[in-house]
Amino acid sequence: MLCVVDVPRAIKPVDFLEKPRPEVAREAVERGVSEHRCVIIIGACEVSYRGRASSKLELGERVVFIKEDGALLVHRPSQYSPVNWMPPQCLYETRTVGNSLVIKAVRRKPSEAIEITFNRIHAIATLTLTDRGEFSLYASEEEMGEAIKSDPNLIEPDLRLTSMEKKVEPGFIDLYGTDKQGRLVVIEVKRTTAGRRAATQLARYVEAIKQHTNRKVRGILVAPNISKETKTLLATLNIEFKQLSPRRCAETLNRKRERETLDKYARNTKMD
Amino acid sequence: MLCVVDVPRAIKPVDFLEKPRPEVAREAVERGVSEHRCVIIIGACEVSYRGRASSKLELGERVVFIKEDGALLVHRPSQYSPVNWMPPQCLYETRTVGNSLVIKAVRRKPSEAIEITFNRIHAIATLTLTDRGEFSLYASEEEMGEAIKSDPNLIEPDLRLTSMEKKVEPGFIDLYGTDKQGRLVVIEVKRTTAGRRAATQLARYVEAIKQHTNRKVRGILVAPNISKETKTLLATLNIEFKQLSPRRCAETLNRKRERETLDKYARNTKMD
DNA sequence: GTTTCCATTTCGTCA
DNA sequence: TGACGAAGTGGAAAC
Repeated sequence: MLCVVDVPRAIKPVDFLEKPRPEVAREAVERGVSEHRCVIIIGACEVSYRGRASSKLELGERVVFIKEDGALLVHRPSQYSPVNWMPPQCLYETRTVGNSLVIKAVRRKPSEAIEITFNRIHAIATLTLTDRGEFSLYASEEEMGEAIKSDPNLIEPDLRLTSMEKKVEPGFIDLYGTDKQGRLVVIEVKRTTAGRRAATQLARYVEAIKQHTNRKVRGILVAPNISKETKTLLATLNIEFKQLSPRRCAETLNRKRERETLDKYARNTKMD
Repeated sequence: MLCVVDVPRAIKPVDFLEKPRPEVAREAVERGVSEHRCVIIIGACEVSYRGRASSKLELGERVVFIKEDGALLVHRPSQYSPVNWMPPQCLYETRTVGNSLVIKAVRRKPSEAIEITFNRIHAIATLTLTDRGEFSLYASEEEMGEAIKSDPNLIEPDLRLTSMEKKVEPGFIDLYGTDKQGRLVVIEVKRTTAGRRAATQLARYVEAIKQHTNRKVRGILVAPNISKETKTLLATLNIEFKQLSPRRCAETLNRKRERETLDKYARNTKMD
């Protein structure tokens, strides 16, 4: 029987070299890259790039960051953007020329190459980073519902929503309203790609509403996108689809909150 | 008499802290930021952002890079783009909570804020970088001159240039030649928007040439573009403007170099 | 794969 | 300072 134990890793998370000689630096970079570790080089360098464009960066002190996947960033001491870079999956080649370390990275399709020449290296850090953390951007499903309620134009013009907030099924936020032509509108929101489940759920709900009214009832499925099969299903069920991303909703909410803050401030100053 | 000596700077280019305790780390970040130095923090952190959008990044090991101007980057071990960031000019606030270091950065207009919580810090590097190197995308001023010499059609048809390369003023490359109608042509090249200086400089040069010849002399200012006031000045000085971008020049040079490489290859294979 | 469109776009230039 | 457009745009989704 195989026994798996949690062995502490032999490699330190951060290996730091201060003022390494060129050959030592070269070896550190070469090893770091081949072992798919992150390598950060701090020093004075020149950079030339040739590929989708051409560029030349004169001598200066910068931070060069090579990532596990081969992505490369050359950062100056200021500004958000790297002055030079290479996308992930590029190939590396290092050499020393006199007292300098030369790092060359190339990529095919599109063909491009960068060459960085360090004539002085302050430090090199080689990192072993473990990052499995999930990154979630923008709004939750609930926040999407809030955003639509606060600005129904996200769905269509002249739509008026009544805040009912009744949940038909856990995890789905439903909105009711009336459109420009006075038809009832039932909306179901999904934060990710809408699947069959969401479509049939909404269809059942539309049918239920129709039992209690003589007015026309529209069903609108709102989601950042939709699978092809669900799309055909929607056509069969006579339900509409409205594309809307959590990001867009978050923007709307943020604007709304900003307005509210401003209003509050205005009221407060007025009261003084 | 004042005596200037080359004093080694008191601040080391790289200050490195390995596994600093939270309070030590906090102080290092606080000082680095207030002294407008670059600060790189390597460790395990969570990140939340609220502003133009909202986001949440779960625990994981990352590199956080704060630049001299306050720009902040949170980089995961892979990918080109930072997972979170803040633009330059944002304000910082640090604190320790239990064994964690919290870094908060805020900005107005648009209102946004990021909060990074490190529950483990592998290392902090504080950097003092000097970077005055010029970055030129596409062709340099000199290369623009080369491109024009190799293909005068970039300026106008039937222009013939004699390679004189005499510099009138540092940073300006001048080209001389003869146009279709036998007039002398004096060209001044600027890599960026042409200003008043370039115009008057060229005008003086044209006048100087006129002293030594009976032929008509044209002055052409070559630049990617020109300010409105400089344009009116050019009219007064009777100098022409030819729009030409470093990009176009770089493309011309690249094609030329490609041709040369192909020719060389053709010759070599022929000799085999 | 290629194309299209969005972005916490960033970054410059100009009015 | 705000508006407009380009970018070695990058990145995701659609086709």
